[in-house]
Amino acid sequence: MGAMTAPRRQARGLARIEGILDGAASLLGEGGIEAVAMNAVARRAGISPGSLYQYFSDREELLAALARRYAERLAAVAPPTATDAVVRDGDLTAVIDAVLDPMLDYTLRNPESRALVVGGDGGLERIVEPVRQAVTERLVALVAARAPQLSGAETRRVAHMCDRIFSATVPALLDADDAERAALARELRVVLQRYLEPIDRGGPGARRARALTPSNASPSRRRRASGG
Amino acid sequence: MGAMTAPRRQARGLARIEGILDGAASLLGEGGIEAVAMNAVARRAGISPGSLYQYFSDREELLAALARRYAERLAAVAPPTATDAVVRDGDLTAVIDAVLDPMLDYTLRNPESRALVVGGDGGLERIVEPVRQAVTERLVALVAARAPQLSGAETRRVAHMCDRIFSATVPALLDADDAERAALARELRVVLQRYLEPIDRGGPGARRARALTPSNASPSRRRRASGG
DNA sequence: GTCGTTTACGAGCGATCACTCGCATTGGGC
DNA sequence: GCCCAATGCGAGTGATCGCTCGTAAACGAC
Repeated sequence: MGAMTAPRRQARGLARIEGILDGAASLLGEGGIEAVAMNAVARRAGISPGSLYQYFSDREELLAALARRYAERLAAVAPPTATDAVVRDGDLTAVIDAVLDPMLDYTLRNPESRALVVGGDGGLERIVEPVRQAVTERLVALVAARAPQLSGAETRRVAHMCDRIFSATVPALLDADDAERAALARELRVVLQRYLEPIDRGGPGARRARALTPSNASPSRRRRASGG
Repeated sequence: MGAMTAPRRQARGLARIEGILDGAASLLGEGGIEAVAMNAVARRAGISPGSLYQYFSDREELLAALARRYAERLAAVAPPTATDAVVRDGDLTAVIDAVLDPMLDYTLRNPESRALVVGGDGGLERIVEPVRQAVTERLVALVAARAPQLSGAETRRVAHMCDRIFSATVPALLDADDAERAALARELRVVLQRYLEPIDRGGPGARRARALTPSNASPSRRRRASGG
């Protein structure tokens, strides 16, 4: 690995990098990974194809940098960590909202989320790993804080499951119109709420059994007051 | 459109088609959609590249046929329909098992599931649609049978959610070793159970509150709303 | 048998795409 | 002002890949 010392970037170069990643991100959001062709990225960023390789040694590295930047920004907007007040003292609904709201907001504002969050097939899997890991690590810490009775493996499993559930709903959310999107987001909260409630705070009713008012539970609907 | 009448296939030709799809499926399972190159499929099937186009007009059609065959086989092994006894009379756990077991079995036996079930990005999305639709339609019927109190839109949403939760766990299941795989499958059941229990049979305790014994709740806590 | 259709071949065409190379320009440190 | 690294260009290269085409054998119906 003769990785020569990275060149000392000038301000201009750093700005270029951002521009390149911006172009790549928009292409990724518009046409999936296949649309992220090097020439297309260069054109979108307003530079020459050759200049791309001034900053990224190959396509893989560009995509990796794109995923890294996405993961960092996502982590930056999803504030609650295990030491936050909400996580320590809030009830489950509050914690779920505190985690989910910023993530949904960021995810839905960035069309490239479809490719970077769901990953799936197409060579994206390896690239998407940093994103998934960043999210999962945060969730592991959160689950550990709220459900300390779980073993390490169980904690990881629960966190992973939550991550998967979230990721799986992202494409549907991106495709839906505003009304359906809100309904889906609510449904996502219901899934997580019902899944986590029995293990939260060491078990059901450990503190106080909060009335769980599902959006679709009983025939006598209309009882829902708190939304997103 | 100028769709010329399909040629009258001889037995040999039909066998070839299966062989081609087998080759494509194995390639898809091994290296994702990028590995499903026409020349590679031909080599894997032991025929000439030109012969592929005797049966499929282009790559897209081959992939579509592959997805269609996968969806049909998946539907064939997942027996319970809305009219089945389990769905009519069984408790929720039994229904979940009856639906999930064959699907998991089929999915885990076929490595191409990773590409065909999760879909995601990479041009697979359009191709994967028949698979997703086939599964979702079945689930909609099932949810409608067990939760008739839901509106059409709610039913679809719940079914879609279940489908997504299932699909999202598939890659993790495929990657895991046997022990972790069993644990994940159990966790998947827990998620679905807790999600669906409040709406099953028209609501919680509508018939009789079934004891829910989660795999990861705190050891001494088995209490649940059994007083009904 | 005869004839038209189906099956089969495989070299090669055209297009795409990641990446290179030679060279010109700019900017910062001294 | 000098110098070297950083920045910038864009036509071109090699490889890959989907697909075609001319040809020929195998098959089925009569």
